[in-house]
Amino acid sequence: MDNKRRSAPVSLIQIAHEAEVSPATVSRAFNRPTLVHTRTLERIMAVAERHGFRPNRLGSSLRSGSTRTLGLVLPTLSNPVFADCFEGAEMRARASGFSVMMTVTHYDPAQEAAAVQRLIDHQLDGVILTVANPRRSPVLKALKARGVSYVLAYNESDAHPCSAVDNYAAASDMISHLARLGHRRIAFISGPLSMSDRAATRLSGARSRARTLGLAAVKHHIMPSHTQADTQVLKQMLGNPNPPSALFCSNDLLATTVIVGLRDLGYGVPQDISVAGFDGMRYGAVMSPSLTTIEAAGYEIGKTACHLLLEQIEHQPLRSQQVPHTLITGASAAPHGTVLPAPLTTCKS
Amino acid sequence: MDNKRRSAPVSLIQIAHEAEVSPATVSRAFNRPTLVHTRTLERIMAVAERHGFRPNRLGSSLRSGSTRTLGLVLPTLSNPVFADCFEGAEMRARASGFSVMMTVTHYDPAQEAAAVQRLIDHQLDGVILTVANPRRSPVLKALKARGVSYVLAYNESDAHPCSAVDNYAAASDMISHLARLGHRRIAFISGPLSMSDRAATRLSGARSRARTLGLAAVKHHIMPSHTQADTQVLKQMLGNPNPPSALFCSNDLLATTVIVGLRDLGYGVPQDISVAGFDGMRYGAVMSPSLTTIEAAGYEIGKTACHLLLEQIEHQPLRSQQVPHTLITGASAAPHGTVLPAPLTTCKS
DNA sequence: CTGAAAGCGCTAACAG
DNA sequence: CTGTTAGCGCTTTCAG
Repeated sequence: MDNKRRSAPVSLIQIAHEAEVSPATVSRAFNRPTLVHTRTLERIMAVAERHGFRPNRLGSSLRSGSTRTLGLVLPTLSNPVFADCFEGAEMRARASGFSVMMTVTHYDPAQEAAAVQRLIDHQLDGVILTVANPRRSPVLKALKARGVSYVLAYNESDAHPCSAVDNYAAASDMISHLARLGHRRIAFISGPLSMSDRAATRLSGARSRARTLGLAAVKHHIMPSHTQADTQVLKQMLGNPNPPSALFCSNDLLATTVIVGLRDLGYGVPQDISVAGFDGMRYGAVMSPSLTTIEAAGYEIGKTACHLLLEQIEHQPLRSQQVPHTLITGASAAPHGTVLPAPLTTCKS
Repeated sequence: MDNKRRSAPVSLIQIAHEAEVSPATVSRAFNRPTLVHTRTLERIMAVAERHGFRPNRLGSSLRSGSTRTLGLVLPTLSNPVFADCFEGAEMRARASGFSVMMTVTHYDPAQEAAAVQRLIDHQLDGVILTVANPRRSPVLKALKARGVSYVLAYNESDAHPCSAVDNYAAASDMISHLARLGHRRIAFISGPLSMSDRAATRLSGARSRARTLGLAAVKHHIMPSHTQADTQVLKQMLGNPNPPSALFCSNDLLATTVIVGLRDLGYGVPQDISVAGFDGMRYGAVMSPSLTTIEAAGYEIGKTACHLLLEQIEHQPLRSQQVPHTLITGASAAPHGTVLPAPLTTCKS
């Protein structure tokens, strides 16, 4: 019995009137139906249904002080790991009756600030966010000042609740893997570290492990963007006296474009140079060569972050949770068998 | 001068008090500052800043009847074209001061209905959605009954405002391309058509063009999911007397998994069998073989849909807008040179 | 240019 | 189990 006609919006008061009860009782009927006598409940629901009535959440939010809506602030959805993160978080939120307001920042702290301000204005009950760097982030201060619950996703921090992988350990694992393949000269590639503390931590982990294993010091090459390789930077890197035999990229999206860039320059991957990524985005497996990477399940990170946030909202103690990572052995990183990398024709014509 | 201390939330009334003006004037100061004397404005803003005051949107939304928030309902963000669509829509929304509440349905009409109900309850000003099928969709009826503005994204319809590509024409273009490569036996692969009218339209376009060109009738093979190929279905298809030499998949994600599935079965792409997709997701270009597909820019679709929706909200007349498509010639579809497809060793060991 | 008053739709005390 | 009362924070007439 859905009424098709564009009916004027009905209010709870009118339902109360028509069902011959007080507004409070109608409110109870919808929020804590067990407190209402069955016969009364049926009467109210019948009237409500007839009018297609549903409580206006603005009214209830204003009065109760809770919107039952969470905010999600991520760098970009172009990176599929963040898209997965959304799905994990939204699924968890929905399971508890929460909705999600979402926005992207393109790794820009100014946009982070604007985004969080917008979410605060909407009186959201909590926020999940990935920031460029949680240390003295004005954004987190603002959230705290307002008393809005929040959980970091992807960022690691001991000062704030967060859900992330152990970036340091994961990067170390990758270096060990590359070393096992015989690589002794490994370079790290990322965007500007000021835009991503994850990249910075991964670099530290890589350097430390390289030192431990007695490899050459890991050089850091910086691309203008975190998601797109710059051919000039690659060219210059490979023109150096002792070029690396393996490249460890701070994320899979970047690794993918690095591989394309290398091919354009005439280097075959992995025969001339090995490439590894970080994130475990699903396309890595279907690429050719398949990507050697660290799997850090975005869905899990999002789901966990949301779970931690909901705990906070229910006034349970703040806590963080680490999400496990796995090394994915693909074909983009091969044993350092042959000679030094040099421009050659690539395999595919 | 941000105040770090967890200050009790300040209301407009308190600001009014402290600035020695009426609440109405503070409201004007924030909403139509030109109506307020400069000196008064300064005084108000000074007080507001000192307290870190920002108007509570719940109050204003309740009173004004507008939340300045849009809903976005998409099948899944795993498909990068939908992720792009979000970015396009959110960018456009933000440019007009709107926020976006987002949810995914996994192609399930029941979830579509629940999602839209949730958004209606939140009193959103409008909704952008992709539904399984807009014809007699109860979801669109509900929106209309409530007087909530909406625009379809990806779905084509003459009964509803929408932003989409011309799926029929685009699919026809792909068939022409495959025919030009010498293929005369082409199969169409998709998930259940009841979950996606786009797939249905693409199939019609493909069949029609095949007929026009005198090719063999296009057979339709149905996978359980729109995003994941089933090896059994592929095996059975290729076991038939006259197997196809080219497969046209209803989307790129599916095409990708079809290629993987074919490889697992021992068929090389494109040497044994050609594969084409639809969507133009960015990973298609970096895959190997690169994907032959129809580019239908998700970002544009999202941006346009949002633009149309905002027009509606400003009471301009409803309208739809088609987004152009382009054929991307990749390496996954090759000339139908050699013999019939048969299990062989693939190129890569 | 500014103020007073009313109320958007709902829920939380508190009574009964 | 149900009703009464008050008001969440804001905007919007309508007067001045």
